[in-house]
Amino acid sequence: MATEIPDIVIGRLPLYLRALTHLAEKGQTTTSSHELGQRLGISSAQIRKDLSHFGEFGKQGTGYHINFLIDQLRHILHLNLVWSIAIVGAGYLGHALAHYQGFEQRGFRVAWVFDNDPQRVGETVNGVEVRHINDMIACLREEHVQMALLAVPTEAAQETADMLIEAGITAILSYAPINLKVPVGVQVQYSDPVVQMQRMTYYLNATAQYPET
Amino acid sequence: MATEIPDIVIGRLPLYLRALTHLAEKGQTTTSSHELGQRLGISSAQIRKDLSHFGEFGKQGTGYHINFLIDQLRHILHLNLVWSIAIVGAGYLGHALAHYQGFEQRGFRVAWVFDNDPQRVGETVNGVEVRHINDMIACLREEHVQMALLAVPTEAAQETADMLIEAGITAILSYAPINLKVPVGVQVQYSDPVVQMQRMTYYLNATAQYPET
DNA sequence: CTAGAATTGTGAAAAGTTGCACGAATGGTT
DNA sequence: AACCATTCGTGCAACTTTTCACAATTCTAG
Ligand SMILES: NC(=O)c1ccc[n+]([C@@H]2O[C@H](COP(=O)([O-])OP(=O)(O)OC[C@H]3O[C@@H](n4cnc5c(N)ncnc54)[C@H](O)[C@@H]3O)[C@@H](O)[C@H]2O)c1
Ligand SMILES: NC(=O)c1ccc[n+]([C@@H]2O[C@H](COP(=O)([O-])OP(=O)(O)OC[C@H]3O[C@@H](n4cnc5c(N)ncnc54)[C@H](O)[C@@H]3O)[C@@H](O)[C@H]2O)c1
Repeated sequence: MATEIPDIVIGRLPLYLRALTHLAEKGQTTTSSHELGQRLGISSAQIRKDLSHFGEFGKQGTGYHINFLIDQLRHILHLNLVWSIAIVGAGYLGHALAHYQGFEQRGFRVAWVFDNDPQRVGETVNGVEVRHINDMIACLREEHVQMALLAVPTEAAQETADMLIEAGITAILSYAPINLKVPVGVQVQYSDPVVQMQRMTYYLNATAQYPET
Repeated sequence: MATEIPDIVIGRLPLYLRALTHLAEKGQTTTSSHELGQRLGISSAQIRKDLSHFGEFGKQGTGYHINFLIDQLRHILHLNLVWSIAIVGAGYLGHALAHYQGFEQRGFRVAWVFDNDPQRVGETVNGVEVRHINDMIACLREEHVQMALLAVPTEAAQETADMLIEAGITAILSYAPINLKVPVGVQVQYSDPVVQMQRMTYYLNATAQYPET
């Protein structure tokens, strides 16, 4: 039970948390592994087994108390505090991210926005002033910021990631469609819509779109 | 070899394609499973085994001819045509997506943008006119559009997905942080930055951010 | 032409993940 | 109190995915 917990299990916890929060908002107070599994398209056994890595949170016959389980998951995922994050690149995507309303309730706060375009620097995005990229390392170091969202053009992604690492960042969510080289100890997650779309076209029928050809 | 190919293998092909395209743009003409694996953080054996599901694309001693392999992957993933896609929701995220420059070169074309806000309808986003959501089903049906990006508020996501399905859409990339209920045969991919961020906080040190507390 | 280095494709082994099925506990109902 | 319907946590079996390791092939260079 105290052994290393598989990454794949950790990866599902935020989904459980999201679904539980949704149920709580609807006023529900308890749920079962079966109900949760149905909503998520995951087997109930898997949910029970995943949770059992961390303790015994449920009650036979009853299931799980939603608020209690939410608290436990928040604690496990280190979401019992609010993480300050930086957004790098204040273009279309950077603006969208800075305006995203989902961060606050889920454990994150956009504390910094950086760009290298003098036109953009000084502008305020959703209450946060855009700072120049040259100040980035100093700002993030001082505040011990650990996580950044990378939304700069592809060509600038690697060098910007290098700067982030120099600034002490250890978790990056990158939107640039390239694989970053980072030292061990730095986590990277990627978000590339085209990769997800291309995963789906494999299963689509290519002739349906142009029926006459 | 003609058996069902695992989803997990299909999921890696777009990453191979992306890395190969990157190499091709740098002027390189051949590569090896080893080099590709290094860049992607994947073992060379895995790359060879994945590709071997579809044929023998390499040459012993030499490796893979990049352009040839790109062609093969495009063909496998049905990217030898351009897929017309619809964006639903022309808010911050919808705008960012509509302006994304990575679609054209990688097999997709933003053909439609829909919103329900009369203020937004009629506006032009990156050359595409925003249409009213009430026209959506008719438009998409007529043009046999198969894929949509869903960027409406969370509360509207399920009903909008239902409309998309009624319109004949069979592949959805949803940015709303909820699990959609869809009939079998409809593919859904999700993109929720917070889920990815919460995956990373598990491994972060919660005391580092506020060293004095 | 030959030797040696590089690299593929793949069967078999190892490692990792999921699903099954059941004892044990709980709460509601008669 | 006895019974029944639920539901958890978990050992074990089944399945999936990754890695290993090697014969076969190709290219280069002497
Ligand atoms: N727009 C989307 O929906 C979308 C979707 C997926 C991925 N992406 C990726 O996200 C990234 C940004 O996309 P975008 O549409 O916002 O582009 P954009 O051009 O609108 O924005 C990029 C911003 O980064 C700034 N910038 C450029 N170089 C910089 C540097 N060295 N340091 C700091 N800032 C710098 C620019 O001034 C600009 O404001 C790109 O890599 C793109 O491929 C975008
Ligand atoms: N902004 C981000 O970076 C971001 C990131 C991840 C996820 N998301 C999610 O993406 C979605 C959109 O986010 P956003 O920031 O663009 O929000 P937004 O409010 O800026 O945009 C939403 C748009 O959808 C339109 N809309 C509302 N109801 C509609 C309906 N029934 N049919 C059609 N259009 C409708 C609105 O008029 C608006 O233009 C949300 O679910 C959000 O949680 C946003």
